[in-house]
Amino acid sequence: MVFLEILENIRKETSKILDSQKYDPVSFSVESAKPGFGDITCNVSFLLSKQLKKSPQEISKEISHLYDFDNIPQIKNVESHPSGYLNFNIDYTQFSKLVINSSLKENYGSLDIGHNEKIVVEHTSVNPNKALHVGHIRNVILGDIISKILRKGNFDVKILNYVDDSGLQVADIIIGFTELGFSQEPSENQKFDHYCGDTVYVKTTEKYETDKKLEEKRHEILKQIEDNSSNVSKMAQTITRKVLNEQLKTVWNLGVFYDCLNFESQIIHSKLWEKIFEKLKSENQIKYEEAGDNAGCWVIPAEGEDDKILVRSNGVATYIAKDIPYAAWKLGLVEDPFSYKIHSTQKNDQTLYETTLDEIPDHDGNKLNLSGNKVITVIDNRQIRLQKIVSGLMAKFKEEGAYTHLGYESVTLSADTVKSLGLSVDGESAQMSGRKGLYVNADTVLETLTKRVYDESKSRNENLSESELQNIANIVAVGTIRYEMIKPDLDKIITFDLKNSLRLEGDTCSYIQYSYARASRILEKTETKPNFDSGFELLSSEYEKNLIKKIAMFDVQVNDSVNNFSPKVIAKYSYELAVTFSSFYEHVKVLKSETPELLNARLCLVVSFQKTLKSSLGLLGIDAPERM
RNA sequence: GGACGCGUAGCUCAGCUGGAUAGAGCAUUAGCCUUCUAAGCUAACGGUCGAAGGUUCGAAUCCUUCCGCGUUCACCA
Repeated sequence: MVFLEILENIRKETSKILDSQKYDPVSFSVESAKPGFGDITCNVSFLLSKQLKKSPQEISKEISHLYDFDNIPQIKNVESHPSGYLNFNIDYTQFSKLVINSSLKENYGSLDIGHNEKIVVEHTSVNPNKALHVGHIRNVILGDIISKILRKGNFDVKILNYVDDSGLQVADIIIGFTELGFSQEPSENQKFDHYCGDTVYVKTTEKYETDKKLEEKRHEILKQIEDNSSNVSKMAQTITRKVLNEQLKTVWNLGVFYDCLNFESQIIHSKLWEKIFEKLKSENQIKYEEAGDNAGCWVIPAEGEDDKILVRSNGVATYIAKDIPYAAWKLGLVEDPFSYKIHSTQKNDQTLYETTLDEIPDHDGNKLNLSGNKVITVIDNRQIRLQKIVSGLMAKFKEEGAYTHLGYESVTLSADTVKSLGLSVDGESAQMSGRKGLYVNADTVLETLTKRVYDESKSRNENLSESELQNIANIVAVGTIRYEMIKPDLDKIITFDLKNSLRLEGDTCSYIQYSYARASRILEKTETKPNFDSGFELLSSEYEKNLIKKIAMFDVQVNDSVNNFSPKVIAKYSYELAVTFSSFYEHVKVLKSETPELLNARLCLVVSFQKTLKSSLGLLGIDAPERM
């Protein structure tokens, strides 16, 4: 802890003063100030104003004389601003050394917020009948980044991917294969998930328009899929797993990995639903309707809204009856019916497990305990109603907030991008649709971007080898996708535009990565090995102090990000850190420093910046290139 | 129609757990490469924070109403 600790110390000192003056306690804030108002600011005098019947200005003037900074050597003084604020100024001779040395540590910015509590994050959960498109990518990246951030806050994070292998969407492609005669082998070297989504799924649902009998067949097929002794079910298993494997390749390319895969078909066969249904009944969380529209149904009473039917009058459970047992399982509310076996080794060498109902011999994997005290489910906001019901129910079995739905707005396509797909639109943008073939595949975006970055990099660096160029292209392309997906607020719709997404200037990932590469070049070109065992009072220009302060702010941002489940905070911080460095870079010529001491101090600062930016980008799953 | 969300510069957005002068990027304009990589830097231009009320010493931020846009509201999954 660096900055957070200083803020905390000022808070304590301020409280002490209020105490000694016998003032009633007020909940004041101590936070980083905006430029021109000192370094740290406190609003306590505004809050005391009423109590003391004095103007904030008077109060801040009085209080400002009472501070004792013996215990906070990083603070030089405090000023009472005419507006009423208390503005604290940093003593950089102390501060710089603390910040630069702290930033060298491996765990710089790590905070113990979670106390190693286990938390389950579920994300991705894409139907295994098609390839991932840009909309899914928002979910995948969001889930991945929130997991990394929670780990930084000392949570023990387990990551799950729920595979809905028994829905109607799966029935649709099965119909394509069995009724419409689509080959189970894609043509040429097309990826199987692309083939199923782009061709089989789109063509089959298109056919429903003219062939109503075919559409009726879906439910028949669905029933067979759910009966795991049927041939259709076996075929569905084969196909969905093949699609899933391709989907996994896509996310691995984006640097996303999981601990375990959960299959919906297994949830259904596990009898988890029956158990949780009894639990719901015995605890009076649901009620049986004797009369009215819902006569004969079990319903969940929802406040302010219509009751949600859980079990139909014919005794068959509705869709939500799959979500509830899964949620309960994730929270460890029911006995775990699953064993665990190895699904595959992921691209990062991490083992990926999958649930199974088969009896399997003992090994490390089948003892996995994947339930958590807290659960975060990443699903887009169109499911908010359903998720509210689930989290409401879970709150009754566990404490409030145990089950969190991390929602986000959808990704739409810009009119230009829709046109480039050969389709037409009415407005400025259009919702993606798998059935209509109205989407841009994730693989396509990554390929296009990689090519774009490769060309850019090649034109700038004639002497780089092919593999270096490929590496840069990959790092920047993945980073760009990640950054663009995480930068906007969760409740803002992202309108994806193929052309616009290729931007590499301004507030983009490549700008941030570029600042890192520039720092690398400084360190590469000097003979001096930075010696950190020295004072840093020579770093006295505004550019240097701004950079030090920005580096120091890392823990504040991590804190904010963890506590609010807000990944964009880290994205914004990474950008600001890069901006601050770029300005420093332009104005302070490190390698032309006047004295060896100054050179050393500046080199240390550059190293400190690099380490911090690397950790910050690391939380976003973005690599920092040495050259680009 | 009900519920939820969004509305800030020409465009895309930050700021929203109330505070000082509402910030970035893009676009436009003007400067800066005999260079620690110009994927950059320094400026200029650009705002009735959708509208009206309210709470407050103080509102882009909280509350109410209205307007515009979006999502959602099956004994489908």
